[in-house]
Amino acid sequence: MDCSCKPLQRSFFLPPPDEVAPRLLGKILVGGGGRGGGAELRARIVETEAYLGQGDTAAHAARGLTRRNAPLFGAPGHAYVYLIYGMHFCLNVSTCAAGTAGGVLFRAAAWLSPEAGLAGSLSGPGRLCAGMGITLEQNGSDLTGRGGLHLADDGWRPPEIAVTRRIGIRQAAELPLRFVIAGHPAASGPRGWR
DNA sequence: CAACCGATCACCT
DNA sequence: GGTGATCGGTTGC
Repeated sequence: MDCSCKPLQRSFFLPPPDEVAPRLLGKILVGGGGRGGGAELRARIVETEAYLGQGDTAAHAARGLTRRNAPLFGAPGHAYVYLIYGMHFCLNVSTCAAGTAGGVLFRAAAWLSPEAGLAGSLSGPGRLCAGMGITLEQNGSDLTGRGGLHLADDGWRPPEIAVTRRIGIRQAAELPLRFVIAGHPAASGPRGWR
């Protein structure tokens, strides 16, 4: 394609989540079509949330390392996918150096290219994963690669970024760790939080 | 080993 | 605005 897109390198994901999360806005999420299979899916990230490690009781990593949340403690730039409420998948990318937990949840994206409308919206973590075909299969995979699921930068920058509380959590709900491209129609959450 | 609950969404009232 | 669907991880017995 016309890819002036560069994959994000590992150093991009080294800072803490609250620093990486806003920087991910406007970047491109590229979904592998699957082995030998479908077209490459591309969407621009419009909404993210930061989940810290120790001290952030809303984070899966808050209670220490487990088999499930291991990717959050691993090397930066890797996928952490989990199943929520038995039906929805959520995609995170790990940040911070190996040994330190941190992650950024992808909450919403906007289709680039022809998939728009056909596969439904990508507004909301569950729909984002459904639309991009993300399942537990991608859990732990390296998002800085060029093949399969990865992240890229085409130089586009969001005009304005809004910061709010995180959505859908009870613990530590007051922290301003949700980042959204201001006024973007593909953002999720309550009106007035865009 | 069993019970509980969650970083959600769609549909109902 | 409220709740059911549905299941893996964590916790407690």
